[in-house]
Amino acid sequence: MLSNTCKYAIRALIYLGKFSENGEKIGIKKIAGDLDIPTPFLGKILQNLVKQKILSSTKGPNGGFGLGKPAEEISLYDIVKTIDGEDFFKNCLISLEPCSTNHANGKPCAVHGRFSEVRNELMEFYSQTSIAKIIGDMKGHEELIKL
Amino acid sequence: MLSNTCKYAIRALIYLGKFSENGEKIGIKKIAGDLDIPTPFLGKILQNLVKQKILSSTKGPNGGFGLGKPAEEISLYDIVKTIDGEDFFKNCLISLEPCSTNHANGKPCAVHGRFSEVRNELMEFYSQTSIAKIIGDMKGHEELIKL
DNA sequence: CAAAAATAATACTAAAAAGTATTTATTTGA
DNA sequence: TCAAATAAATACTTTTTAGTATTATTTTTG
Repeated sequence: MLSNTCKYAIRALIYLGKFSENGEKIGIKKIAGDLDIPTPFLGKILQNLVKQKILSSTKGPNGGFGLGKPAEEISLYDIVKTIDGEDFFKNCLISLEPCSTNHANGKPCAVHGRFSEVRNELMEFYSQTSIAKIIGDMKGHEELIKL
Repeated sequence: MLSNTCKYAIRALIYLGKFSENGEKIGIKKIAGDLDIPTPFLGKILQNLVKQKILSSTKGPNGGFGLGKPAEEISLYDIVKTIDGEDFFKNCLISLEPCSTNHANGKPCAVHGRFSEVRNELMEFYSQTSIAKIIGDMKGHEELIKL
């Protein structure tokens, strides 16, 4: 499962993709208030995303946060990789150590084969799902969908 | 991702399914040593599984742990549910609160629809994969597979 | 029946994740 | 140019997860 930090990040990115039109910034208090996330905690998270160029930010009056690149180019995979690390996708299901696919370097675990199909679908889901697609899904059902 | 506790539990169950023939018990020191898990920590975990009747145990000399039911009847789903809780499967991907499927009671989140397919496959995987099947997969490749 | 071998139970410590508080730096606009 | 508004940085606290240590209980066997 995703960490709280990561969930907050994804929701903030969807929010920004949806409400920050052409480069205009939204202040962290508004974002945190609307999404019901502790403000300073969200601050820390977004600062991290700014460093990774996924977000951009400006200080001072009328400052705030906005997407750092087109919403089409931000996938859930990018976000999870940045926050929870690539291990989230690569870790072995039942062991603390990584699990190799082939027997040459290291052994796979006992469920490696069975799990790999689902893992591939997961990877597919995370890398194919962009902020833009998510926002597209919401079009027309805004008030029916939880943010 | 599964908790360490849960990973340890799964590996111990595979181990017991594989090495404890017809009801004979294996001591916790041997299990923990072979699987490289801290002994007292594994003890706590296995005691929990005994309470849930997934394992059985006997004290005293020649005592130890063994499966509490046929390996065919123990699925990964059962184990994860017992250790990490059913929330592991039901939780919303991007929110801390649960996420309803229909709009009648509560709103689904913005990725609910897209994620539900993968989630179903995950559920399928966890509930269809039994300890018996995993052991079956290992047959003939024991020394090539990590436990 | 006593001693030894094992699990069971309980209480404690350490590390990581989540969250809070405070201070600093930057930008804008009056 | 100064004050206000904002993000950035840093340090701290709380909660949860992971792991350790100790003691009690049960069972077998000499």
